Amino acid sequence: MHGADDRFERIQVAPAYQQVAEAIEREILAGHLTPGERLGTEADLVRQFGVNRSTVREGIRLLEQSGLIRRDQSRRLFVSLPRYNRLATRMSRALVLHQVTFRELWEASMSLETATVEAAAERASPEDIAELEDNIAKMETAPDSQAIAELDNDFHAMIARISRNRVLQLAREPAGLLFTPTLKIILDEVAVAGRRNLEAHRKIVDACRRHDIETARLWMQRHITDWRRGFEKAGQQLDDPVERTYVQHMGLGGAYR
Amino acid sequence: MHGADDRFERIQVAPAYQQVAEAIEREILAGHLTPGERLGTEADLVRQFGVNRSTVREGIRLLEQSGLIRRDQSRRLFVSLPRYNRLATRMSRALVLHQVTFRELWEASMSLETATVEAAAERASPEDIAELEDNIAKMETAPDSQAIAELDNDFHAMIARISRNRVLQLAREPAGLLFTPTLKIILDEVAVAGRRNLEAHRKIVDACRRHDIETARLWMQRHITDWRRGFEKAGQQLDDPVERTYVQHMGLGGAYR
DNA sequence: ACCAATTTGTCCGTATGTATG
DNA sequence: TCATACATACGGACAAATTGG
Repeated sequence: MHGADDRFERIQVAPAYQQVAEAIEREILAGHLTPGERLGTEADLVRQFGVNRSTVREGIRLLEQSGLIRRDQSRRLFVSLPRYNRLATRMSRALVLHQVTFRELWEASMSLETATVEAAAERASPEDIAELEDNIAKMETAPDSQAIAELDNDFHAMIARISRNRVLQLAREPAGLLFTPTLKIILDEVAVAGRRNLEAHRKIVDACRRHDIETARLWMQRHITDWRRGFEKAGQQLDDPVERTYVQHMGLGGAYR
Repeated sequence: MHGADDRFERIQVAPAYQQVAEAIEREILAGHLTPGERLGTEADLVRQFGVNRSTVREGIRLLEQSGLIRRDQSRRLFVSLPRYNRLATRMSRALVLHQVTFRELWEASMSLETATVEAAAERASPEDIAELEDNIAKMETAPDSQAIAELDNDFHAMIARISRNRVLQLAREPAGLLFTPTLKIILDEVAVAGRRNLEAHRKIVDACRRHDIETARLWMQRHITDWRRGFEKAGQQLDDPVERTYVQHMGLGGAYR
């Protein structure tokens, strides 16, 4: 015990490895280090920061994981733009760990995908349409439900890219990733699902070609509603949390590379 | 040069520290390690993996940054749920580094905030309404534009929480974070902005209380449109990329702690 | 195509500060 | 209060991979 009230807050000293990471991150965010630029060698950083190499390496791991720095094939460090699919993967995993339900997923996707397709319908170029048609052609001849589910995911990612809105693109990706495994199940269980899926994709591409925003949105809504119907027909419960098995299935690829 | 085409891909051997991180992450995602559970000590992990302490520590840093494990006040390791605001902060920074424009931000927010408020209007409880009104009361007596901007951010985050949809909640957060600094500028430059902002918040809360989804959406649309008008009146360009200064201003707090 | 220098990945041992019982 | 356990940090070392002459 002490006689008087505490006058001072305790001084927080961040560990050295965190300070290393923060210092480098500040330089990147301030624009003094730009993506593509080489960071020094570990020995350089040891000299500049005046700490041990192990400490520098621990700091580097933090930044490496966050995607702000990477190593090229020669393992040298360079500044990098965090990649969307990495961020999206992390978010998907977080959503699973938080046990979000399929209903939440569906509700959010209904908004995100319709907003995305509206922007895409407005801005789609002939080249964009050609890519979408190529995706549809591949889906028509896809060998199995797994391939179809992956092509469906690609389709929606393309729409997002065509929207020319990277905020929407990033926002829809996590939910999109979690849909793919369920679509495979639906395709296996519900006979008409594949046909309806393809029809919706065709109508969406048609609408995008004509820059018909209303129709594009309408068919996207139907498309997302179809998913829900198929999900329930396949015997799944909308209020169940997204299962861990889905994210395991996604694997760890790209998470640390 | 070699005489024949390469027949084999080069064998990739992931560094030991990555393998450590992946192994622990797999256990977490598989549910064998659950949030709150203690991880062993570093010495334990050294024994189990058969690698050096330094190697284990580097692996731990990767997971620590991703939010899957944390340390308590005694610095012991335990499994943790990745926190939304950490993920959102990372995404905001990525958006800034990718130089997204305010137009992208605005367009995405128009969809995300309206979808969120619709769900919130449907599900708001009396307690939720009380919280929102408390936020409005604080905003009425806020001392400066900085405080108002932060309260505005809180308001939208509350709406997202009330929506009971964590996918939407996570999706809207990154864009929301980037709005706050601009709102301060708008409040400083445009006289009517503060009044219109408050009015919109009041109408939104009223609509939520009555579970009037249509009106809630309408006023959210006006609210977001107002931001755009104010932004342009304040002399800002909608097609400019979000500036680094905004994210610097956000600081690094929470990124590593 | 070979060689020397550089750099990373990994390991070992040790010292120090702090939290816990 | 004291002892123990543990994380942080340091210094030094060596092998493998990569670079650049």
